[in-house]
Amino acid sequence: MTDTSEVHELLIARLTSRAMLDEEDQEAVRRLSIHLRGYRPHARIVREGDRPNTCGFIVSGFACRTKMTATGERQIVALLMPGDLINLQQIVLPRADHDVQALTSMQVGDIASTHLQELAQDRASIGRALWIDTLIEGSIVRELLLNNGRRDALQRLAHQLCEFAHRLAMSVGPSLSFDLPLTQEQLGDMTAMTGIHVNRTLKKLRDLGIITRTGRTFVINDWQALARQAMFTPNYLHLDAIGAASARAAHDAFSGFGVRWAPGAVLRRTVPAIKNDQA
Amino acid sequence: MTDTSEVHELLIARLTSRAMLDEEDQEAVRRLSIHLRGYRPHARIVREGDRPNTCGFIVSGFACRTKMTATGERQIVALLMPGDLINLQQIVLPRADHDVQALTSMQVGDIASTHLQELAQDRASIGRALWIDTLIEGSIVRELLLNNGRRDALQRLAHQLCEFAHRLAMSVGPSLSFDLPLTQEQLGDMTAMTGIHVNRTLKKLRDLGIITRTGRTFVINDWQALARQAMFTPNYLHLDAIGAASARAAHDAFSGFGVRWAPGAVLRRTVPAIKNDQA
DNA sequence: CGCTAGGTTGACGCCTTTCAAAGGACGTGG
DNA sequence: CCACGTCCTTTGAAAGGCGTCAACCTAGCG
Repeated sequence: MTDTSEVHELLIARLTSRAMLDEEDQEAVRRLSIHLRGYRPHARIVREGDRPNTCGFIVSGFACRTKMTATGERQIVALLMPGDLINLQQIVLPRADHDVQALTSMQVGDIASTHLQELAQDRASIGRALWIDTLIEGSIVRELLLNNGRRDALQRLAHQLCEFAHRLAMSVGPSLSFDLPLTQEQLGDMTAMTGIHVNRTLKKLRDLGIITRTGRTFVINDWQALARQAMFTPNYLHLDAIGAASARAAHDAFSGFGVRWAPGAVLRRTVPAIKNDQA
Repeated sequence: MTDTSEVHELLIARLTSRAMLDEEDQEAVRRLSIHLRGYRPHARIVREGDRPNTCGFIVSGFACRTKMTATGERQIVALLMPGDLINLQQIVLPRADHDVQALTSMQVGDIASTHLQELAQDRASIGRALWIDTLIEGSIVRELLLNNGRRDALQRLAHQLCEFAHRLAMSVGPSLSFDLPLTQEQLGDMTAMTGIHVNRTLKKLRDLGIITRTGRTFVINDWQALARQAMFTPNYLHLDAIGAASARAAHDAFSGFGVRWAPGAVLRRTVPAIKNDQA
């Protein structure tokens, strides 16, 4: 097996960004046996119904979680990037309930589920870090549900771009220029619209001068305008929950890119549909 | 404080439906201090940004998790029913990232987060049960994302009704007749449509003879037809992961209500947008 | 017995999809 | 080095599902 010491450090960095790990915890992680594996674009890493006995940790490249209706309509329910854990939930759940597919060439570190499970149980901080990681991913899915259900095409795309920039800031470093590893059709599968409409909507963002795009490289010309369009607030990413200051610093960079829109400024419904009585 | 022994048994029943608990585990649960609390309809049990130090367990009544955009558009991201844990995630995450609101009158058992956390850590089976519970809820959210994003109004509502019947089967017992504790507008907030369109779509289901409705009481006249409309498969509910046979039996009842549609029968796209190469 | 929340229905309009076709970008093979 | 295929992007025109606006009805309740 190849040397995976760098992979171990990446994993430790990820875990410490979720919860504080002491020296002993980190040593325990280093003792994990990690098997490096490569995937090509479009490879199915996990298939619905699978019972994998390893848990994948993304070293490089991008993947997505997808679900399909019986008629073949696809929905991307999560985007996975370097540092993300692919099928942590199979530590306790027997079967995968969705597919995971590579979007780009990838390097994935496979860890035996049993080992990870023992580690999580023996070392409370590590278990806590994994737990937090799961919960934050859950929060991101709920935000996607809100985004797709209650915002129009322009806002949806703008919101996804904001989220993408924020999450990339954690794994790669903050930047207003990045490669989006999704085709327009896949972006549509994520935002619940057709690829064609994604195209038209991106053009609108371009015409507004908010973004520039050459191929799959996006440049955010006006972060403030983009965040305003999306009415983006990163609360749901739980940045304040993060143990290590490093990750938080990456996010704070975006505040520097421009003052955010004033949260709560506009409220269309005066009376909430679900009212606000006290218990 | 009132006697909560029944509440303890409800909680134990829930946990054993997620993972096997031995006698010692169950005794440990019984030693938990649970404080019963009542809520009226529309009460906000958790508010986004809150830092609650207790975890709520629903004894009776219904609630929902909601998120809102800055313009006041609401999305219900989860429906909570008796047996569900309200804010388990605040055991490890400091802040709530969404609201929880009572839909009906409710009785909620409050458990100190620290106690629950210690219990989960000291007794592996209980931690496992809680973990599984979280993951199944996550799976349900992903299915809702697929449902809202990739199915039309009729399918969406049919699918929600199927899911509702299945989940009620676990907590209350299987039945083709039940009360839906949601107004049509709230049903719309869940399925990402307007209340008005929910009304029209329910009428269509009624005209098709699939359901009958008097007030908020639904009767499924033809389970098979409803499941076919929705193309419903309950895999995502992870019934096979459930430790206790009792819960599974409740679900099997639905098979008796009629043969399900043949899964995978219809496939519109011959070539998946994300192709199927091997690694 | 009036008030309020919720259900029902119609007309109209728009955002998004569908259908269709053509134009790049890139790799492969001749 | 160019032809050619594949995948992706781009754009137009037409159709349709769902939202919006508006009115009326019903039931429960103080």
